[in-house]
Amino acid sequence: MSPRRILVTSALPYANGPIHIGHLVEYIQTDIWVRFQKMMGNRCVYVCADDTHGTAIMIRARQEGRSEEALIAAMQEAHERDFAAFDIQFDNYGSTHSDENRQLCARFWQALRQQDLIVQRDVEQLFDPEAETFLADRFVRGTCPQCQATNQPGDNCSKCGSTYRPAELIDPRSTLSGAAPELRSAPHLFVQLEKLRDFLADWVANSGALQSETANYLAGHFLKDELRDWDISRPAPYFGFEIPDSPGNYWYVWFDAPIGYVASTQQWCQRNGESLEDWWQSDETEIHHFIGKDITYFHTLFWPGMLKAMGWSLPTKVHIHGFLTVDGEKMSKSTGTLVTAETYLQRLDPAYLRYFYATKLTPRVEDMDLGLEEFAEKVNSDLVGKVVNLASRTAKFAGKLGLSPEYPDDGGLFAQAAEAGDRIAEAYEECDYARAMRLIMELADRANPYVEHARPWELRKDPERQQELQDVCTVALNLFRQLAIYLAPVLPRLAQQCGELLGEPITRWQQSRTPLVGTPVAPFKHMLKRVQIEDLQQMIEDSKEQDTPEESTPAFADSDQPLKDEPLAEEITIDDFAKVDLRVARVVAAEHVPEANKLLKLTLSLGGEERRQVFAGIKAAYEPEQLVGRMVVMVANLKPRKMRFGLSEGMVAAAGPGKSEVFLLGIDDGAQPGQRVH
RNA sequence: GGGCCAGUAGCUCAGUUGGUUAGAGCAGGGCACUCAUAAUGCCUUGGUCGCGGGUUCAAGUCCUGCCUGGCCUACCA
Repeated sequence: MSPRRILVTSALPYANGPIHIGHLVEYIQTDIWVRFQKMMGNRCVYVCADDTHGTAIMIRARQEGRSEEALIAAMQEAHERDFAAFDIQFDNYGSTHSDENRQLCARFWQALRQQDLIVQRDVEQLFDPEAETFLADRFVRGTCPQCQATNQPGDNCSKCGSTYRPAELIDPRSTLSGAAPELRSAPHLFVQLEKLRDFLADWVANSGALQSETANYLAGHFLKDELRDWDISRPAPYFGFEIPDSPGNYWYVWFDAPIGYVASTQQWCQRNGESLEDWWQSDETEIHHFIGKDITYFHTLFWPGMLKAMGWSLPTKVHIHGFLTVDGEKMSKSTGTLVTAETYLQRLDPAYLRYFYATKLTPRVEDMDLGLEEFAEKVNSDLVGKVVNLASRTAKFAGKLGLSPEYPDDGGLFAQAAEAGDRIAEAYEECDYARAMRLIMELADRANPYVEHARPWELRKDPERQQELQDVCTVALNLFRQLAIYLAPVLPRLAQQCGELLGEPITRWQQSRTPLVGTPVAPFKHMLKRVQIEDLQQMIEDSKEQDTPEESTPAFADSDQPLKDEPLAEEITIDDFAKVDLRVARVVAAEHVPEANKLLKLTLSLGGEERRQVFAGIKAAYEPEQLVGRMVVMVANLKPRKMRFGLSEGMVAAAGPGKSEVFLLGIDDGAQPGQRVH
């Protein structure tokens, strides 16, 4: 069979944050598949890129006081570093902010124009006059027009569940500046997807590119009704590519992101003297996308539509996976389960995660749970106890002797395992890594009893039986090598170590068919440490601390100094306390007071139109910019006091001795401006 | 509300086109071994296969109703 030509992609990580263990499900899943294909002798190219455009990047760059280019460059470096650390091996890792991508976007655009798929329409959208930008739904909050709940997001109400457009919100506020947004109209460009309905419906149902559940889902949700036009442009300012024939408008980030797959391929082609046509316009090439279920419709409707308009190859298969949970819960910062790649690597070996994910991954769109105990058990029993143990219990006996010149009788173990290679390969091919791992562990379960019964530790004491000893080690080490070959897509480092131990690198699946004989055996080196459950727990703790970097109180050995400095006040009744009306407030504006040494002028919102101007003595501890948008607790019924700089209509609650050591009271997520503190 | 998927030993799961006393790994118990990263081997305790009907000579496996959980999505595919 001639080698297949396969192009593989993973979804492009957004340049707005670091890689975490949830992202890694996909990159590990894809990398395993790619490594497997390469071992099978297929031509397989794995491309990816950073997804760099959009409002979120623009805003963040602005907040951090640097250019978008500087932000995405730093993020890309971090992403690539994390991927490399997890042995995720791209053939090319590009960026959507590249010349190649800009040019390809123009080509796709031209094709869509030529097919008469683009139409222009005015869209009314909220505009932040202070930040001078149009606001995506999630950057607007206000009062729900249905139930009057305050501080609701721009698209739907979390209280009553009703949906609306951001412009319908009562008293909308920009979360960027706190300013009241204005409704502005601007022309937008749309792709008329409905014109491609026949093609899409057929592709979804009959191409074989989609799992059946996904095909059903699309048929039921999107293809049931008329396909809505896809708003594909954004007016300036926007970080992205300006549309050549529509000055002042930019391609929406989801237009140029999938084209980034092509741009990344092109970079690879240029470097390797290949032609892009061979990879994107050839029936000889398979195209496999690996994505998460959250971006299903971009890859199963819009993207095939775009490719169709270009007349290019359609995806051979879109592999969709579910989300990651940790100990049965959604990942979250507060519980420390949102673990970044970096935090993981401080304590744990990437091989653990690769193997654990492999034992859990199936071709279905199912969520996957990472149970901490299960994680440790699987890694320790399977990899250390069964697989690596085979080598570590025999390699040093074989060190002096090397492997036997001919492969000895092993009761058929090697032949059986060689035969199992086909079934294991099939499981990898189908992305059923869970099955592949089970099959491999079955082999490992047969190998250890062999060693047990052969008793090499007794043989080595008898000079007459050195030949037998060598034979036993030859069998054990060859069985180990077979396992290392089968696990190589998942555990490339183990494969490499095995290659070093036995003097022949592992590169091809076929190597599992023939035992190694007559070669020297290198001194055994530790291959994989056991996982300590404490390391996992510590990793979770580390992830929590990232959330509140100031708080590092491992033993809670707090000083008694603050109480000495300011002893407790005399007892009061609850009625006394009730006189103080503490309220949650949002800082909607903050500015320096030029004449004042210690004061900042804050504008606090109590929800609705209620605003208070408060002067707070926190200048040395806080910059005005970092306060805007955050929640504070204020004394709302304090008698207003006239100050030199104006009227102060309350007090912001804060702790600390003063100067730069002032700490504002915050409040947990969910609280709303105007709520009283009881 | 609708759709999809799942519900098999304490835990994670296998169970092929329905066919003899339902399996594995881990965990638990006992014994053995000491080469190995408190690793390994042997033996062993655990299951009314979510519940109730039905089809069949025969159902964990097919049909149906219900219950529970997860995901998706909303006023009905």
